[in-house]
Amino acid sequence: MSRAEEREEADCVCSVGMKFTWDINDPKLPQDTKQCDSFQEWTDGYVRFIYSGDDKNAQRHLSGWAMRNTNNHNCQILKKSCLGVVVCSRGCTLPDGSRLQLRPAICDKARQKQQKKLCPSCNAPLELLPCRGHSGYPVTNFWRIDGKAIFFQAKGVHDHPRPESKSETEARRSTVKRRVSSPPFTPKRRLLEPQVSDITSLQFLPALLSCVDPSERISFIEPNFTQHYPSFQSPEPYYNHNALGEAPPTLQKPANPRLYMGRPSYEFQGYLTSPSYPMTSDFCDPSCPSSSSNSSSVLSPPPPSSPSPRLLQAEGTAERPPPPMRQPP
DNA sequence: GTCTGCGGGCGCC
DNA sequence: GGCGCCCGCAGAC
Repeated sequence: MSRAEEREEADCVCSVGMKFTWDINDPKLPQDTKQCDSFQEWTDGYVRFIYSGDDKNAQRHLSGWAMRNTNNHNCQILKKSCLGVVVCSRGCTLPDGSRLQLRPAICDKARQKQQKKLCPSCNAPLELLPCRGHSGYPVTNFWRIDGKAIFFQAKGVHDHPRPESKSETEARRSTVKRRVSSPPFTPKRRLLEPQVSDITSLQFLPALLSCVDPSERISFIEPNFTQHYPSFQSPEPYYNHNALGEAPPTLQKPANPRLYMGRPSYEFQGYLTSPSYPMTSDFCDPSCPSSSSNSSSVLSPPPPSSPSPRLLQAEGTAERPPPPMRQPP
């Protein structure tokens, strides 16, 4: 058995979807799925999941990544492609040492509007860092409802930092909206007495505050702050490729020689070591494939012995021509 | 205003 | 034909 096969077999233990051999395009999908995977918000790599048809998140085709609908001319399969992440074009560092990583707006108009804004930290223009994790193209997610199960398949490894999750974006929006619509209160008292129950969350406040306009920051600190931002209570590592996914097949056998070139203008290490996404040792536990309600158990950094494609790029081992450059809008 | 899903259409391979 | 992508539309929030 080859190493790739051994690894794939080991990975298969981690999710119900990976226990079966299927592809989203298969005419017939596995039917005898007694078990289902718990919903994974931050899927990454070439992974498959089978969710319960009752799973609300799966029904809504949710993802932590900013995924936009892509027409694949197949009404049976919903296809979504990753928009990447919005970062500061200057790559500045926020007061807490982290980097600005905003969630790109899904709507094209809203995204263009978003990109016209300036970095709240250094006033440099914001820049959309596109995803090119799937053979030079954006990572794609496929959703398909079949029987009582919802089949999910992801293709590609995100080659950019995680954006703010959807729930975080919505929470921030609602907070801002609430402040605008509600009567004024005593901002000084709020700032001085944040009343955050989990004091460890305070370390993320500078980064969060810098993501909003100064005029919006006052209301950002709330007593229920950690409820709005659960992921900040248990920060997950950004870099967790292939915790349970297959090894990207195109890495061993690139379909396109233009692929897998790192972005020279970005220092990945800065993202990898960002305090917002500290590395953990919370690897996938093969003994509990689908019982975990915490997605971070699946989204773990790869073991040191198996550097990910991105790390290989960062180490300069990828001697590949640059990916196809897309025309700016 | 924004998100989401859908579908037409185009270009590339 | 498959795929990626752009665009517009409609419904929902």
